[in-house]
Formats: sequence, C-alpha cells, structure tokens
Amino acid sequence: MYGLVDCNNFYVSCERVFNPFLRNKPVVVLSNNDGCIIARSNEAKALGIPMGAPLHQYKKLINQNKVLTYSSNYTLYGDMSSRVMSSLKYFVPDIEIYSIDEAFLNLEKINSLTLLDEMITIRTLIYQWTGIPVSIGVGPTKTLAKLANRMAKKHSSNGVYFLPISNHLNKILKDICLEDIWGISKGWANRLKSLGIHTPFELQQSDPRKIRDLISVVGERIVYELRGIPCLNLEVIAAKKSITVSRSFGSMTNDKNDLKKALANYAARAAEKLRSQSSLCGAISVFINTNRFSKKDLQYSNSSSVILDDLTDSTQIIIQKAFRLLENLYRPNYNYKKIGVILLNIEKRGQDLTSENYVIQGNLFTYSNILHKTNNQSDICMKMLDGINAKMGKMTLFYGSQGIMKQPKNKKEKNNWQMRSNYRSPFYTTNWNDILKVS
DNA sequence: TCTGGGGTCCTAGGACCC
DNA sequence: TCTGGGGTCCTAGGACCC
Repeated sequence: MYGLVDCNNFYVSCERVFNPFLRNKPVVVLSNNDGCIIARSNEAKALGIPMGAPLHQYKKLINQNKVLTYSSNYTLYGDMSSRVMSSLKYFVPDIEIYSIDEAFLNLEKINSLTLLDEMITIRTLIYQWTGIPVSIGVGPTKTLAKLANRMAKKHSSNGVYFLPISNHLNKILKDICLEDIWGISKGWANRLKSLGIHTPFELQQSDPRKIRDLISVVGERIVYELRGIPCLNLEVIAAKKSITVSRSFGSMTNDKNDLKKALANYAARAAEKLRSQSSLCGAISVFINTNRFSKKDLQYSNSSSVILDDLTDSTQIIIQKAFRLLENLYRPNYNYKKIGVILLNIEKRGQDLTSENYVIQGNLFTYSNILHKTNNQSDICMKMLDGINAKMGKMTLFYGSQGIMKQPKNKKEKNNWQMRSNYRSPFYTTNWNDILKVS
C-alpha cells in the first residue's frame, strides 16, 4: 500500500501557524510581485477565488469580503516543509518527498489491520508538532493514493481515506472526471474523449496498448495504476537534475544593465542551490521574455545555452557565462518582463561518470537480427532476456520487417540498399521494473 | 496599471562514430 | 530472393505536475 500525505492549503497554513488571528478567516497568498493568487484558505475557496488567478481580476471580491492577502515567504514555507517531512520520517522511514507540501509513504511494513488507525495518529501528531493540518490518502498504487487523498479532503471527517480495489472504487471512478486523475490534464482528457473514453472507469477498463498508442507509455501506466497494479515506484529523488532561478520584473525594462543586475543575482542564487546539494553543473542556459500578455508591445522570447568545458559550481564562472549568453540574446528594441538562468547537466560532486550513470541513459539495448519472422511476444521476451544486463534501468525494443529498405534499381548498384525515407521504426521504451512485471 | 516559479519525463529524430 | 550491426550524444518540442 502507498500513502499520500498532502498539507492542506499549505502556504496559508504556514502563515496561520505564526499568526493565529488568520484562523477561520478568508486568506490568500500571492506570487512574486503580488501578481497571482497561489494559495487559498477554505474560506477563500468558498468565495470562488480560483487557483492561480491574477490578483487584479479579483480585487473587488477580495475587498468586499475582507479577504486577507499575504506576499509569499518561500524561506518560511521551505522551513515548515522540512519540519513536516522529518516528522513524517519518524513514523514511516521510506518516503518520497514529491513537492514542498506532499510526500508518498511506503506502507508495506505497516500492519494492514492497524493501518488506518496509524494514519490517524500520524495526522494528529503532525498537527501537534508543526501546526500544519494534513490529509492522508491510502491506496494500492500511487495514482490511487492520490485519488484517496482527494477524497480525504472532500469526504472524510478525520482527514484519512482508504481506497482499496472494490466496487466502491469503481463507483468513484464512474463519478469523477478524467482530469481528476493524477497525470491527466485537459489535453489528454480531450484526446481520450475523442476515443469514447469519458470517465476514469472507462479508462481503467480500456486496452492499455491502445492508450499507449494514443497518449504514450505514461497513459498506459495510468491504466494499470487504476487497476491496482503499481507501475510507479517510490523514488527518493536526492538531487535536482536542473536548477532554475527566474523572476518577472515589477515593471518592464530594456536597459541592459538592469538585466545584468537581475541575472547576476539569479545566477548567484542558482549556484548556491547547486552547492547546497553538493552538485556541479555542465551546462548553463539563459532565457529572456517580453511581456506575453501585452498586446501593444513587440514580442520576443529567446534562450541561449552553453556546454562548459569543465563541471563547475563556481558563482563567478556561472555569472560570467550567463553574461556572455545575455550578449547573444539581448536586442535593444524590446521591453523585457522576465529573465532567468537554468543550470543543466548536473552531476553529483565526485561521482564516477563512467559507470552506471551512463548506462541509464540513451539506447541501452538494441536487438536485431536474432528474430526471424515472428511476432510472438514470448519469443521476443525470451531472446531479450538472454542477454540482459541486470544493471539496466531502461530498455528499448524496436522491431523491423521486410520493407524497410529500398531495393536498388539495377545490378550495378546491387549493394546499395537505401533506407526508405518514410519508414518509422516502432519502438517502445520502458522501465526495467515494468518489464519484470510483464514478463 | 496589474497576469508565478520551478520541476520531470517522453517522443522522435538527426548527426556522427566504428 | 532478402538487403549491416551496434552505438553515443544532442536537440527540441510537448506533455504533465505542484
């Protein structure tokens, strides 16, 4: 079983810990420059204020209802988050911190008879220790735990909800929208609907293969996850693979010096983040945008990257490189709204770059010329298993058939076979664990 | 007037190597 | 009838998530 712990209205809850006056009042927390609403208390949600809405569109509603507004304080939220996470680890050591306010729990080792009571205890003590209210969903897969968490928030008096494979689950899957499932957004929901799949229940009952063709392997996994077959494992993500620091300006500028000042700050902050996770970066990218909402200004957005000769975590080098990239990007005739820096190709300091790290990426396994006119799945699997290296994290299978090559027109060129330009080799990439489950 | 910031993964191919 | 096999690195866009 998996658990999903989600802090309720996290940023608002953090503010309330230090200001009890805010309890039972409508409160929202705003983004950088107080532009958007990025967290809402239940009272604010009840007023119909949506997530991510521009503040100016709701000014009237906010004033009328005396909604309290707060600028965001990410240092505070980050600190509160680590308090919640370390409290969680005290009860369940095997957790995946999924975001600032969410964590998945591996509940395998917890006695299933007492599981729900334990979840209620965890919830109570987290609140006592940190002041943050959480909801906990429990299910046989991460996707179902996510759904259970949603139910906990809506329909549970004690903040805990258990969702095993059952008729009850099927009923829920029939009642909710596709977009309520983790991993399915509007775009994919529309694609599914065009195929006649309108509810998560219908998705669960679909042929996984068809869904893969429609959406990709990501969609196929969701089908299995909805059936209670885990395809997503708990992942302990230790280090970030990319680090971005960017901000919008309060007002637009076309002064290169303003841009350089901002960029220097962001690059320094990114380098700090990099060092704090003991990593080095191998590439740097800078991007720049005009105001995408403005109808009267000319639009320009561009980015430029450089691969470094040596890995680095030096603030000085990163700022220098970022400045050089800005020189490529800057055009004096635009007004700029946003600039940012991204550190890429991140490696752990002191890591052996020649070993597993390289094995995990790229085409790991190519098998051909061993199969003779078969489409039998077990033949293919057996042939592959023959040579598989257990260290692999991923594998790719492609298959070809007669007709890939264009035959030479005359005898003179008899060895000059050409690849057909319109030929696309079907292939499928998957995680090693998925293969084991299938085979 | 005003519209966030920070991530991950997958696909589909091209260029190039021996 | 039956065409070479195997591999790395990179790009760029498009999804999705909180």
